[in-house]
Amino acid sequence: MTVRQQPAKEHRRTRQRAAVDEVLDETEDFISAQELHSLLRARGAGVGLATVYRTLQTLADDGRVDVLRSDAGEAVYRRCVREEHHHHLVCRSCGATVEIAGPTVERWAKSVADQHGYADVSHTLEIFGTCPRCRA
Amino acid sequence: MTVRQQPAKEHRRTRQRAAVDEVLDETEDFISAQELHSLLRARGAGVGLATVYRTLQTLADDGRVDVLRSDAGEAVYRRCVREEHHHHLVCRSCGATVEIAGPTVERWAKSVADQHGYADVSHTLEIFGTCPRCRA
DNA sequence: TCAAGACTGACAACCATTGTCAAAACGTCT
DNA sequence: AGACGTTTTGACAATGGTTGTCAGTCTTGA
Ligand SMILES: [Zn+2]
Ligand SMILES: [Zn+2]
Ligand SMILES: [Zn+2]
Ligand SMILES: [Zn+2]
Repeated sequence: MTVRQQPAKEHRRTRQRAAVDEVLDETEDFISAQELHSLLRARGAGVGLATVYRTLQTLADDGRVDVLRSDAGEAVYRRCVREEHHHHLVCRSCGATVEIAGPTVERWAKSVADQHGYADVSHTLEIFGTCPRCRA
Repeated sequence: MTVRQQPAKEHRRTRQRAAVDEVLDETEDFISAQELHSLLRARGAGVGLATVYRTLQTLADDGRVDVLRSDAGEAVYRRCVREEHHHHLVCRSCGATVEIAGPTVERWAKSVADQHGYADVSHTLEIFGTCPRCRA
């Protein structure tokens, strides 16, 4: 049988999605749906809030953007350079993000889960700190 | 799990706090404030929802319970056996939790942060999967 | 061009969490 | 025990992020 990594669903190209895409491409830091919505409105290319949420949701599902939760529990999104699985080193005060790959950690997580009989394993790993620039 | 060390403040002993404490002691899995509230109500020892939230918040601040966010973004709490810093292997469907220590990961996180000049480092790391019992 | 159906957006609905504040409970001192 | 200053409680309102609704609009492939 043919195995396909991503069922690559067809999505229609619309002005709204292009607009969201553009903002994501220009934004280095993690951004919330609400912030993205405001940016779009300010920029003239208005897009409905629900649409922003749906678009980000879809992008996340397709693995085209990374999602994590801010301290406030709000979902924040970011278009990363790496396509493959990775993690982040995020500045607590300015949001500056460094993409991190940790093969060792990946193996460790998998092995720990296996040891306890847990299947369908996933994990979250983020590192927070204060970046050089934010330290005067 | 983010590490936190705060000077333990004095708190009055009340029936409500004792009830919450009791449930936490009897519960192995991560539990949400809402679930805890329902449990208390079902058990007869009713406690106001706001009080449950406040109590859990306080316990978390004092480092007496661990907090993390479920897939739905809901905060879930657990009284862990280990006092020291650790992580969790959590069942996505029933919440069954295994406490994990990963010295290697800790060092790795620190070194990665150092390499990029990030100071005051902390990290979050949780592993999710489906436990043996939930796979029938 | 045309129809099928995917997409959009204004708005309502949801729901976890927090704010409010008067009444009740605590701990302490007499 | 009784009084008293402080903390805690809880019913309810309010907040705020996120999702649901659904009629109208836009894409796409034929
Ligand atoms: Zn990323
Ligand atoms: Zn910074
Ligand atoms: Zn724990
Ligand atoms: Zn399970």
